[in-house]
Amino acid sequence: MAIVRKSAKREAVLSLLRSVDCHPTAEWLHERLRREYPDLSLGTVYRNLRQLEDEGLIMTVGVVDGQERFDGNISDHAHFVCERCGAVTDLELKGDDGLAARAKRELGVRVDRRDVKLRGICENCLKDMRA
Amino acid sequence: MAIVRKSAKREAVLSLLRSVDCHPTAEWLHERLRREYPDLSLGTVYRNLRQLEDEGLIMTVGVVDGQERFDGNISDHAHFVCERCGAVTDLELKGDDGLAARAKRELGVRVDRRDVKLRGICENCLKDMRA
DNA sequence: CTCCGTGCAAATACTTTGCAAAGCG
DNA sequence: CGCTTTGCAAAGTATTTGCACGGAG
Repeated sequence: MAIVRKSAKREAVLSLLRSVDCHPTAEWLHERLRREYPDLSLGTVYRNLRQLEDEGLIMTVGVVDGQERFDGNISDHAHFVCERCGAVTDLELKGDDGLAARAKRELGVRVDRRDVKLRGICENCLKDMRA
Repeated sequence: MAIVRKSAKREAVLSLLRSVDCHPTAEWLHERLRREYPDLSLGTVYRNLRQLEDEGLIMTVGVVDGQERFDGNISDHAHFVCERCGAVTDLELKGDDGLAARAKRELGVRVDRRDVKLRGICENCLKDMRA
């Protein structure tokens, strides 16, 4: 693996990602970080996100409405995704349901992580829909 | 919602999707269906997949390695995704872990479906990696 | 002085869409 | 006949990559 140097911009990506709970897209991070780094390019944000992900410092939530969403919280937790507005909310995941163990036993696979998402309509959108 | 007519090509997409367990991409379906429908276009496959999804007859597994994967089995089940070769395998999901109920209670959301994926290395890839 | 990090722009690659023709009912 | 479906090709869009230069160690 290539050596990783410290870089102000990469640290800024990581720290911003850790400080928000909105599970941003690369573009959102780019626009937000431009305030502090006006010359920051979108390509660099993408490169740094991939690198941080490879290092295991961040994770991706998956693609929502065509754009990948990132998460600075790498603990084992679930997500709720609103199908109307795209909002992503963390959800605690208590205990182990034994699914991974069963997969290993039944399929002979090695499980590295689980990814649990609930999809539906968030509180705000429910209100909007009634209005 | 627009009226939906019967169409041989759309039915072929649905029936092929239901008959395989490999969770194909649009491209895979297109190549496979070309045997029977040489003039079938990729655009039509995409359009029909979206429409079948809207009708609730199929579901998507999400994007794996940049391509969306589809599933003709719409029962509530989990997936194992191999991070090395991209293979997707069904996994039975027993019972309800109460997560949806908790999301409703804690977040005030409406949950329509859950999406559980395990990621890791499949049996074949584990063998390859040892060799 | 050696590599890594970055801006910029071009390239990729998947998916969607517009349009006119064809076809079902 | 009216409205859906389709082929074709073009457009769209998120993400990746090549390259040359600036910068950290």
